[in-house]
Amino acid sequence: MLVPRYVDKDERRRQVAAALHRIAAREGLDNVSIRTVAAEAGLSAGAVQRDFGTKDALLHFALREALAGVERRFSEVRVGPGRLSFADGLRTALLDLLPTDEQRLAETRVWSAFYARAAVDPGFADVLAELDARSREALRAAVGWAEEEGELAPGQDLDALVELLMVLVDGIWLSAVRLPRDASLDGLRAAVDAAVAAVTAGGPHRG
Amino acid sequence: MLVPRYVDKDERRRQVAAALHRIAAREGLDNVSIRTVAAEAGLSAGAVQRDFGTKDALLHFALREALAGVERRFSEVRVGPGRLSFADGLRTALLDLLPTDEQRLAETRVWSAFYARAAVDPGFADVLAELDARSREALRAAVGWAEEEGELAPGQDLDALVELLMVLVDGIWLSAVRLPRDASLDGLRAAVDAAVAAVTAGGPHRG
DNA sequence: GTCGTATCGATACAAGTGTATCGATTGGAG
DNA sequence: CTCCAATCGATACACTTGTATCGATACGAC
Repeated sequence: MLVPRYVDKDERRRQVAAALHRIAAREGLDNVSIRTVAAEAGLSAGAVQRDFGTKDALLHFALREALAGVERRFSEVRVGPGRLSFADGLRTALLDLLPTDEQRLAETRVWSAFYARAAVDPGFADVLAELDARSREALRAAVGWAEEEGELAPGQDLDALVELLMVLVDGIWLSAVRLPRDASLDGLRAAVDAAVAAVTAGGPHRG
Repeated sequence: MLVPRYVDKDERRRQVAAALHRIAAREGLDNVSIRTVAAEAGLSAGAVQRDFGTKDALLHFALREALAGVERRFSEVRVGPGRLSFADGLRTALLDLLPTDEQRLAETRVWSAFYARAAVDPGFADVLAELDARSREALRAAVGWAEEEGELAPGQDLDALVELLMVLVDGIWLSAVRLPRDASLDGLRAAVDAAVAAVTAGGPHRG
């Protein structure tokens, strides 16, 4: 008897989150309101209000949706035996952060908005901390494998290297997101190459 | 006859900007309004309105004030003949980005808020682009000097190295700003050391 | 002293906000 | 078909926002 009626609620929640992402990317989180999001999603404000209850819940849902997108993208870069070398995988993953198309640029702007909010709202910081933890774990595995393969300069502190890579990830997209729309990304591409070279220099794979 | 009357307007503008910085650091740019800033500064809303005219002008002034603070801090790290080595200077500058006290943490949060806005508002992006240009120039000089001193691994692309350092700067403070208040900064310190080592490895100063 | 004016705090106003609540609608259960 | 509950769009409400404008005030010139 208590079956859902007409619409797929989860699907609509996802569409509302997508609408929020579009507004956040275009005008910033400041211009995200229940009404503007509803309009962007082609719904009535009441619908959004009913689906999420509170604006904070809406923002949290949208944040998790955005994070899921990032993790999906990142998980596609497989590094390991029989796959990409550590250097190539790292380069691919870092270059993949650059806003080379409209979609990617929008994503980056959304992150930027949420990160700023996380600096001030612990609820959002916690969600990002979970993402950090998972990223760190993945990087730790990749670095450990690279070490075994002899791709790293000997004597490196692996934990420190992981932290450095985390920093690089943040630095790259943050540097990219504030570039003028017509600016070249070549400088950042060069930086990625330099980073990969600096980190893997000295190993037998060098050159 | 047209002499200023009672108060030092420039001084008060700076105090208002400081009040804005406090609010932005504590609650984010969302909670910055002419009224809240005026209250934080101990002024009437009318005073702030008169001094800045529009809220956008107020924000731009506050952004430039914040940037001046950063540049003042950075310019204190002198690298060159008879001063710090490139490696030590770089390490000092990067470690100096970490929010080791309340004041520094507040500054970082303010940057974070303004950077998010710059991703969406070209007016703010332009101001940050000026800062980038000056930073790039300073880094270029330091890297050039390091090269002459043989502190760098041979055969490095200096322009790429400069871009990498720019990315590192952004990555470090962005990684730091979203850590829980009681979190240790040791991981980031280790990342800084790893970065300095990776960038300067191979030179005669090594070890 | 008196005058003139720059500056003061306060108020007015239209717009937009989050949220609570409404009666109408609608489609499945019986 | 009839009923009923879930869902709909719309409205109400109390706030906050940016900005324009006000008469009062208080100092400098004379």
